[in-house]
Amino acid sequence: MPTAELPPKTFALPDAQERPPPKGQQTRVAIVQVALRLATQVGLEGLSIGAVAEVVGMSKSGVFAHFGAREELQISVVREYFRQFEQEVFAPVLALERGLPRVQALFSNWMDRVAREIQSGCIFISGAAEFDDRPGAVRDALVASVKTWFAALLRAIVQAREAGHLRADADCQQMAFEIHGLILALHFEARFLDDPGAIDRANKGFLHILSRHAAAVGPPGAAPTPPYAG
Amino acid sequence: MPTAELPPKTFALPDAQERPPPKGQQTRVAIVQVALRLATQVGLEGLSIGAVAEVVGMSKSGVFAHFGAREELQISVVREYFRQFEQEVFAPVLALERGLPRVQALFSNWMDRVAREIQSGCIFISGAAEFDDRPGAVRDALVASVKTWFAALLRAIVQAREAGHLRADADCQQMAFEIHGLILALHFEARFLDDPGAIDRANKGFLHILSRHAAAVGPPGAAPTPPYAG
DNA sequence: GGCAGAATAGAACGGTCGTTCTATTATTCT
DNA sequence: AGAATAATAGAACGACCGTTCTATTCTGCC
Repeated sequence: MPTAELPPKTFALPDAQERPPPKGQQTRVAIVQVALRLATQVGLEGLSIGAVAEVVGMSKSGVFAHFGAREELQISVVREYFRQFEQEVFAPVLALERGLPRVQALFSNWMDRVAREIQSGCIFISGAAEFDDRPGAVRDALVASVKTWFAALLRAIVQAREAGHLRADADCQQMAFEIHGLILALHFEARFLDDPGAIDRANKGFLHILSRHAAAVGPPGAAPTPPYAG
Repeated sequence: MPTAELPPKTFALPDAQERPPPKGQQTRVAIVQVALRLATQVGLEGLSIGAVAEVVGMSKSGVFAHFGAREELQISVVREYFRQFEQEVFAPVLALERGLPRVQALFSNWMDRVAREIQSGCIFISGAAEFDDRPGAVRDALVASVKTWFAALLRAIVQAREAGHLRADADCQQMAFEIHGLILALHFEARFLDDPGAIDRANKGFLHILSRHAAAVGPPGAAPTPPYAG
């Protein structure tokens, strides 16, 4: 099962028939959607119930009642962000064959998302900075999401090695680490330093990583063309 | 008297005789020192005058009077952080010869500092996440500091190429970008995900970058031994 | 030593925050 | 339709925030 175990299906209780969801859950989803958008701008810590309420057109206490605590709203935002991330970056690559194609698609999708987030902001990155020193349920939710995603990335790389697309002695954790660094540097230099050239450098860096670990000659099995050439 | 002991003569105005600095500047320096320590834990946005005042043993208004605005305190913290960073990471390498030795020492010093900051936190990284979407004087101070440091790093790399220690076609900006990514990934995975193996991976990644760009054969001038071997 | 001015304390203001409580309205189920 | 229940509004509380104002204490200079 490539689908990693993630925070359980956010909503959609098991007893859900085809009956429309009750009003409460509808507005709850709308609130989380708004809160997610706000959190990408001001961070999870900067997220305030009053601001969310104003955007959704409700009273503060009305919004509050859906979560019981601000922390629960923050956690819901983290889970929703992870859900969108998974759906956009990870889910599509399952249609591709295992090995390098999946790894490349994973990186490409990740790049596309981060490039878009140069405007909006990434909750995993800002959240890591905000909560790296602050224990609690929000940090736990963030760590769990990020670890799940990293495990999926690592698994795809390992599969590429097993498929003979990478050197047999390739250090997959090292590759994942360096790829992660490229994404972080892209986010930092493009979003904070406003350097548009960072996108090209991240792509170029990925090719460097691939070319170092790609199988030098055709693997024993079916050998695709060197993928880092195009 | 709440004046704490600190590195003497931090600023040392040009007209400064050997007369001791006035009381005001002494406590001001002590305040910034405390504020810096706090900011590495709670971030520049989380920095509050009341918390600083309590630690230094002063009243809120007493602290406030030294800066006139919280923003000025934040900027002072950024500048002090940059000063320490420069002194610890950059200044020592000037004693070394230009070229790869400087680049390696720069990275080594940077790594040492970030490794120590796994416990305390890095203001450049957390500040970038906090202020990447918030214009203002604090962001300007952060950007100026980071750009200054990056320019110094890039200069060292270019000098290494000019000295023949790197391939003539080495893309120095690309190298700086990838090195930055390693540092960011280290900070992220060690501090947020609590993965101690990240230090080794960052060092290994640096060797990868060097080995890709290092001059393949002895340079025309004096050719040192391949520096990435040790 | 005494005086001008800097340094600091303390109280207070207006603001925002998360949260609680109560009352009212809307929805859902029989 | 009507009863049971969920959803929401509104006001209020206490805490903390940055900032201002005024009064007091201390420092540096003659």
